[in-house]
Amino acid sequence: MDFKVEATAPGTNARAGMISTDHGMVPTPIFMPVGTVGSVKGVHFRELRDDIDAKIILGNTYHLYLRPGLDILRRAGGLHKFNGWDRPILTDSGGFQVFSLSANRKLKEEGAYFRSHIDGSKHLFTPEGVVDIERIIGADIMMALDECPPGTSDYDYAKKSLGLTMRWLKRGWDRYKATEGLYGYRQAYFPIVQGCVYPDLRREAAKAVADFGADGNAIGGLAVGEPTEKMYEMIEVVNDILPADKPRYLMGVGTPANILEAIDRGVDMMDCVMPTRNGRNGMLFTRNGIMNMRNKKWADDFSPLDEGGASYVDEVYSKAYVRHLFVSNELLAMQIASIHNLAFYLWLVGEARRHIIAGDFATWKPTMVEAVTRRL
RNA sequence: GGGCGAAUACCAGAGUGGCCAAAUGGGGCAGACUGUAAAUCUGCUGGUUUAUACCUUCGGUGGUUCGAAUCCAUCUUCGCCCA
Repeated sequence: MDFKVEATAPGTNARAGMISTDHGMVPTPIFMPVGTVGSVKGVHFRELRDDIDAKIILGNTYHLYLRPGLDILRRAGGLHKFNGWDRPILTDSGGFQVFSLSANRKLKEEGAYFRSHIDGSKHLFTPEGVVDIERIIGADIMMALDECPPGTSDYDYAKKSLGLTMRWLKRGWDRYKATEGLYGYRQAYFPIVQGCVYPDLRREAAKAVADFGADGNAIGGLAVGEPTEKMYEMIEVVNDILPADKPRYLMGVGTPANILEAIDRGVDMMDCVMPTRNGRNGMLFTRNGIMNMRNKKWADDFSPLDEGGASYVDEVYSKAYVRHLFVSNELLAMQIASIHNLAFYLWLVGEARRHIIAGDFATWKPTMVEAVTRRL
């Protein structure tokens, strides 16, 4: 995998670049739709590729390992062959499940013991084992196994947790270096900076991560309960240290405003379930603000869903109709909302890229942040 | 014409003397959701309100009782059965 910075925006740390993988190019900054179990919920790949024009999507190691399982994935020839998505894929390691399934796991030096959320069975995720699984899945970018501690963790816990994550990183990296992809194309391995909201821990982690010289580096453990301002501060602290000639991936973030602020601070890649999950729950993000489509006020608003919006659904369907679909619990409502939100997110990062290259990102961003934060 | 049964909040439907402004479900109205255990979850849903407070409610009217959605009488409407 290669990365080239093409432009930087004066007065900010924002940059536009290009990632090239064996499954294609990814212009940055980029938003990556989440496809946990190998599907971006409610969205056909045809829509994802041709309408939304997603450049890269996520898969999840933990979920795919449990189902369909490694045997099926290997026999399919990897996830690309299995699900038919021929553009790049990034797999999360299961580190986030260490956080979100905290009731069902136990952390030990050797790895994370999980209880399957599907059938309760016991499993061990080690840093090495996760690399092996990600080799089988065949992701273009594989994430290291980390511990994602809650944003409210105290300093002592954060420090202890970071130690474990860094030891795991070394082990995962060694396995990565000692193995090769199974399907004839290259796979990158991204380390993850942790350290909660503590600048010295973040700095220490960023330095250690940078020393691996990986193809790209990630910032994890943010947007997990800490104040938003702390998140921005941590991004600044970390990006000050992470190498500028490698892509920086802010994991799991976020709202449209979060994304713009992260780009402003030198982040190149982001992912989040928000456009799809919140979309399924009736929330639409637009360049004019946020709409809750279940609200009564849309009942007789026959104007286009989002006039001039980035997706064909924005013109084809009216607000009143989409509200009706949500209130009626129709599957189509969730599909429309997911397509709209993802198209908007991709449009947003595309615009950011355009303004970075044009050189006026610094003035464009604040007005856009204000606009996308409004409640309609 | 006769007999039996039923009428409860937006709907359906519990409740059969005080712990009832009244269970539960649906519907309605809002909110939440950030590397997806989420087509999920939470709150409100008679009125005035800060309220563990007061007021008005359980088909209508009139009673019994310290106290009635609950008991009695009667009227109205609906359902079923017999002619």
